[in-house]
Amino acid sequence: MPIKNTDAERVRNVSFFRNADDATFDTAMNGAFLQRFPANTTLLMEGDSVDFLYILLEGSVELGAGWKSKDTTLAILRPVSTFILAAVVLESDALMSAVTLERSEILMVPGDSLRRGMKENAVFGFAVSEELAGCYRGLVRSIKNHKLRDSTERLANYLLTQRARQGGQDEIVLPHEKRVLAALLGMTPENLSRAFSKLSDKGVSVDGARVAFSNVTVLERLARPSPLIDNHYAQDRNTLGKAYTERQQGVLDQS
Amino acid sequence: MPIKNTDAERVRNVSFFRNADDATFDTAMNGAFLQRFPANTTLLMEGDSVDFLYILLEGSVELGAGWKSKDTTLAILRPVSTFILAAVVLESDALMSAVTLERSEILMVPGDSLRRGMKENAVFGFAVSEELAGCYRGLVRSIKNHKLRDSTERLANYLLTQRARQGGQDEIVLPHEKRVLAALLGMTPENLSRAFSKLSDKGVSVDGARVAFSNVTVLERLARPSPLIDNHYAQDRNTLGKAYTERQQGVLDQS
DNA sequence: CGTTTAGTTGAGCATGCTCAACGGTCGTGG
DNA sequence: CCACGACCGTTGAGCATGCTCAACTAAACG
Repeated sequence: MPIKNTDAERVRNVSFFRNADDATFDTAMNGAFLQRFPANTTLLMEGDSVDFLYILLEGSVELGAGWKSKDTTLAILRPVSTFILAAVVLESDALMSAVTLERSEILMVPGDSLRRGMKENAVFGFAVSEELAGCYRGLVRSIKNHKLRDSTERLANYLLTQRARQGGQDEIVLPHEKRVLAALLGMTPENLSRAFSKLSDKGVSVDGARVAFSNVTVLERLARPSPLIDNHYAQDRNTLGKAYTERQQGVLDQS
Repeated sequence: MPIKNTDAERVRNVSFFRNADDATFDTAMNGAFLQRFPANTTLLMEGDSVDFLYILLEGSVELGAGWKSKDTTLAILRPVSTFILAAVVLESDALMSAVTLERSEILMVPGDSLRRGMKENAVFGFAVSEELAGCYRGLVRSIKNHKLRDSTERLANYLLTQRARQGGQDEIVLPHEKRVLAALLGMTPENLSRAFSKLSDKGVSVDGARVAFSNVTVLERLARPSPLIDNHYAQDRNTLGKAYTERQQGVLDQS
């Protein structure tokens, strides 16, 4: 599928393409194409060689990994997010698998083109470095979240982050199925249920995908959100932390 | 302390400086200086603003993080490693604290200089991107290691990695105190002890810092090392995965 | 109207942590 | 030179967080 003008416009407004000049944009996007995938499509398996940078424009994608018959979710991505950028820069194999969770629309940019753009234009290359650095810091936040907090604390902070992002009202709508949310928070669906019940003490009530807060103060006392762990602007949109370097927070669209 | 020629030589042979031309090297290193720190010196606390890129030339450094009176180790670095590169690129605050474990020698490169070098020379900027991408992938490996393996499996794989790096003999010397090793592997010292005992079944015997293997095959059957998790060339030197992008494996010095 | 799937709840279990005690080693000071 | 103290490492007992397995409900879909 060729790239329509409207799509090109969307991509330009994204991430490291935003400030690129036209010539560099053309170089980096040379050979890029847009593709739609149904739900539950494997885009990439661990160990596959990576020829394209993926940019998720619609839908959602799970990044995961396995070993010895175990599997784990590393991130859930929502538009607009790039993924496997690091493998593209290093021309190496994927360390994570990528599977669509819903019907998704993905822009595929040839790795060669991206690397050429980076090597020809230092300003563009720097913007990619910023994106990579943002990904890195997102991973660090994710590790801290998992190593320093128990499952209830992770859920509480997730809810507060969602609340902030959905406008600070006293009711939010969970953007994922609960099973997906459980994977995102690093627990089983059973334990997510139990974590929600524990939070009923703190004024959290759940009805399907709707979550209401009757006492945010006491919830915050449990959650103790920290700017060194939680990224209230970009966290969930891309739990790997990718999506938008930290200085580009303001322009996020809604998850 | 000014930079001696011998030190400059060491730095040039490192990481993204290796292929930089002289002019770019001078730009990126402008204002850099070498500093020695005693053991247990805090170089950086979480939340501090980051003005320098740190390059560890001698000694060792622990990167950690805390929340609500809990603390955790994120990585142990050994020479030659850069750290907090991502924060430097984004001009943002540190997400991890850094503390010397031994007397250490560290090159401090002003962030301004590094960023200027990146923006003026695309090839240099690309090399920094490669370094960042290597860091990112190291973190991904680390997360997979922790989420997919239990503590005994992590130890078994650590031992096999050390063995490979120390020449494949049937005896190795642990490069860290056991308490440090425990932190590195994400467990308590008590559980490291127990993990070692569990591995005596698999032909692993310990005497102080010396570890001997009498049956590597059966140990490997338990450990199941994977190139998608373990980096037999760079892993321990820098558990955050940083240290040398994956294409620069061959030139690692010994840990 | 049956079947499937998401979610919840309970019981039991496992991995890993805390706390405490103990042994060995090393360095210091009497 | 020996005695003491500090610290590393080990071992045991008990506990907590989170997982597995199973049963059950409710809603969605044919």
